[in-house]
Amino acid sequence: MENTAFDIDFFRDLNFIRKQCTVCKSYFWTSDRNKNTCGDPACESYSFINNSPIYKKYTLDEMRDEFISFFKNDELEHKFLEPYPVVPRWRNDVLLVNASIYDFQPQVTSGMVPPPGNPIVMSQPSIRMLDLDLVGKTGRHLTTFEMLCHDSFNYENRYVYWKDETIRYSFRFLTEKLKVRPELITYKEKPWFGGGNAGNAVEVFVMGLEVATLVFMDLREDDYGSIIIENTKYSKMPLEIVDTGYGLERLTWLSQATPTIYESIFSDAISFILKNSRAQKIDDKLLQKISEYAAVIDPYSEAQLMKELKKFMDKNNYSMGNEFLNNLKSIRNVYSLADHTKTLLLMFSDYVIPSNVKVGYLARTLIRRCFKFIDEIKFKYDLQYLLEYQYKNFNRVIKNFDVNFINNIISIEKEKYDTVNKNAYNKVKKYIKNNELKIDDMIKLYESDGLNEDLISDIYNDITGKELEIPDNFQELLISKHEKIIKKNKKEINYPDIKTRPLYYDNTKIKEFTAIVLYSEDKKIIINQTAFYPEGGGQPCDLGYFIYNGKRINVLNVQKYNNVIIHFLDNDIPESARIRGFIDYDRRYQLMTHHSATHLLLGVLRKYFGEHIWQNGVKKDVNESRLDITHYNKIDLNDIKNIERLCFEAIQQNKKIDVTSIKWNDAINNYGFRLFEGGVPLSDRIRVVTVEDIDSEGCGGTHLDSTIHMGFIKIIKTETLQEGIQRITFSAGPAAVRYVQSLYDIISKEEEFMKVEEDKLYEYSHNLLKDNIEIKKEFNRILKEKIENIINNGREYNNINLYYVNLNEKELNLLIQGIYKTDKTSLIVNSNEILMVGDKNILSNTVKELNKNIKLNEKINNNRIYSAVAENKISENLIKEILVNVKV
RNA sequence: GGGCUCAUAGAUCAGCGGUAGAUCGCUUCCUUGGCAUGGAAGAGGGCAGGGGUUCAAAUCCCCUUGAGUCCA
Repeated sequence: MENTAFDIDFFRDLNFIRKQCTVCKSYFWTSDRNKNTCGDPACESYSFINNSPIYKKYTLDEMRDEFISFFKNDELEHKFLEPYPVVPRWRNDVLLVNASIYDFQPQVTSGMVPPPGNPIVMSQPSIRMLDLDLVGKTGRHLTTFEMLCHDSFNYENRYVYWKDETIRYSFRFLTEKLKVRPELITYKEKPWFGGGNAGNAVEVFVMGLEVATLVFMDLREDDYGSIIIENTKYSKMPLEIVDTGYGLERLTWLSQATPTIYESIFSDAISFILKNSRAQKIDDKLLQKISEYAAVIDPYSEAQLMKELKKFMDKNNYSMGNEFLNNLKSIRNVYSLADHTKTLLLMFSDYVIPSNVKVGYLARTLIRRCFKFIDEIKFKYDLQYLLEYQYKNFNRVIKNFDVNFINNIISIEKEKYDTVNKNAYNKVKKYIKNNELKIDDMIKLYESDGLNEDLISDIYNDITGKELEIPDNFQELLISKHEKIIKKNKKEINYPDIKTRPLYYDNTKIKEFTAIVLYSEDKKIIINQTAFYPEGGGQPCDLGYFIYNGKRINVLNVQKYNNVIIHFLDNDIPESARIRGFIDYDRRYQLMTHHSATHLLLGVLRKYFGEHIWQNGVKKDVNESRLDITHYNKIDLNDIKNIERLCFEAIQQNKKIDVTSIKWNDAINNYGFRLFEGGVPLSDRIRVVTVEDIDSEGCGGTHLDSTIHMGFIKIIKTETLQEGIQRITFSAGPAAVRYVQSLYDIISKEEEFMKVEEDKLYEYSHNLLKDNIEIKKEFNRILKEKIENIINNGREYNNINLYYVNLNEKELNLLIQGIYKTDKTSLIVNSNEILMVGDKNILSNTVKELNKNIKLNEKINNNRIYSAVAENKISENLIKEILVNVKV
């Protein structure tokens, strides 16, 4: 046996042999002695279409049940888990769940939190947007798929199962349950790495179709590691994880053996859309060829696919005319619609709000594509209706269908989409010069105005009657414009790992305490216990002071680095000193009030607007606090009043605020992923703060005992932070009183100054401004009249108009502007200032002549205007004399 | 998180240093038995807000606010 990671009993028992692929040179395992290729479609293409290796046709639901029941059964005893949401609220490094292992990163994979079962089986809906524009074209690409998995987590003291069992189970599932003949199954060796981990893996192929990847993760990135893969150093990790991923849709396709994957999983939606639109199917034989060719062409190239297809069509008496091309385009649209709507349903199930950033942008991209497809195939119904139709097909996977939310979102998006298209014509026209549209301008239209290439080219054709040449590398040009992000290296601060006992949790009312200094360096100390709350969860740290040796030493800042709490001081305290600490309790009380008020407000907002309200960010401070929430509309004055009233009612009801510490998995089971709204702690227990009947959240902050102590909540300001995110600035308790008082001060001053009652203030100032505008207008009108009068009465000397005037700055400018219109060289004498406008030659000659007679201090001398100041007033007669002598 | 656009009459936009413009819509009148149409006249402007540069800023520069859009 050669050096291989897969020298396992299973392969020996079943007479599998290791061979090298004649095409790609990689190693694979097979029981078919005659097999020479690795199973990858790039090396051998599909052979299952119209020729299923599975004994019966499965639907998605049936295949999922078959898989789960196989692993759940008494013999294999995997714990079944419900799928996680597609929006991973338990982590903030990724936008969407991409694979089932995402559910367990990083808490479980790091070994900190035990898995919710071991081994486990589940089906995790996953969204991959990377190959979005291949959906519908290749016959196999999807934006959503369900990843079936059976995973095990092997600890140093607890072995569950590893390579042999995993491969054996996969083989047994395929052969016992789906009755696939053993010689059709190929295991291809392929090392796997990603997300900071790595390990050996095999891809499982059946007749050219990859149906699963079995990953044996036992390495983690480590700068000091000795194992090197692709220039990255790894070391063994204590936890060994079996991470499998079977494509539910792939397996279903394999069983139905339809020309494309879409017919096996979206057959109902496809026929519904076809029936109610102008889209046309194309011949099954051709669809099959497209899937087979596309499987081999890697990376995908439309040109190459069409070349191969043309060859086939020519040979078999098909005509690749316009009708065929149109039908091909329309059926691709139908497939994409079926696919995109399912993905959207999953996103909406988790209340993703379309926007211009992050996951919202992905949703918007899908929605806009859907609108475009619907237009192109003239689908009779709208997107909302199609979503509802699809929901009926997938209600076992889509947990939540909030009609109200979806209708609101889609109609807002439709409006925006229509506006973009409506304005597109003018935007494109603007950039067309001499019937040409430059590439740079096309890129600008795409990036700044959101117009896609097709739309630009259609409009170009409309305006110029010519075809627009879009370079093949247009998409590349777009990408190349973006710079690569440079990773910032965070400064690692190393403090000794000394745990400080937090006193602020045991008793939120503690104001003073004694402690021993365990570590001291450069005005920074670590102590054995503290009542100072370190900054965290959007709550600023406590301030106050220590008494050491009778001296007062102020606390400037308190920070937490992992488990270490550092106090920053304005003076040194030596190690092993006994000190007494005092916290600024007024400040702390206000912060606690704002922290509890934030939880209350969030709960009320959710009740008022709907379940799509999630916390997006938060910052508490002494005078005011702010809460950012996910919401698709602006919050108006009426909303503000209602929200304040609802908050006030809840405050008056004296709701208890409780804090409990719960194990990670229990917490998720009891409260769901809402817990992580305020951030995700990397620990095995979660501190849950509950405002009775209103809100439960994982939170490390300090809180009031009851809502009644908040007094009241006053919203100060609402604004759109970014699309889909609204910021609410508010205050509560003493700060709210101060805020209302400051408003009262402003109004009182206004009242006194304006000499009107407060209820007349608006009307009064409104009228004042209106009058002011009227007066300004009237003033300008009179001024213009005056200037016009002057211009009409100018006297001409030697072809130069002379205006001998006495005007202020504004009038003078109006006069100059008036003169420009007369197009006549003119000289203005305004007291001791001379201004000239007009013909350049006459101007310079006049200046020469002027300088001979008057001592002038030149101010401006440019192409348009000359200006100078004399020491004394210039007499009209002198000027007349000078002008007569000017050479013109 | 980063980049790029945009903000002028009720709507769509032009103007891009030198008195604020067009088209549609609106009001009134004429044409008609009435409407559509056609003709004439008219009303409607804090050029998003705040700084700066300039003799002069809707126009150039900076900041703020609001909107759109692309990418991660």
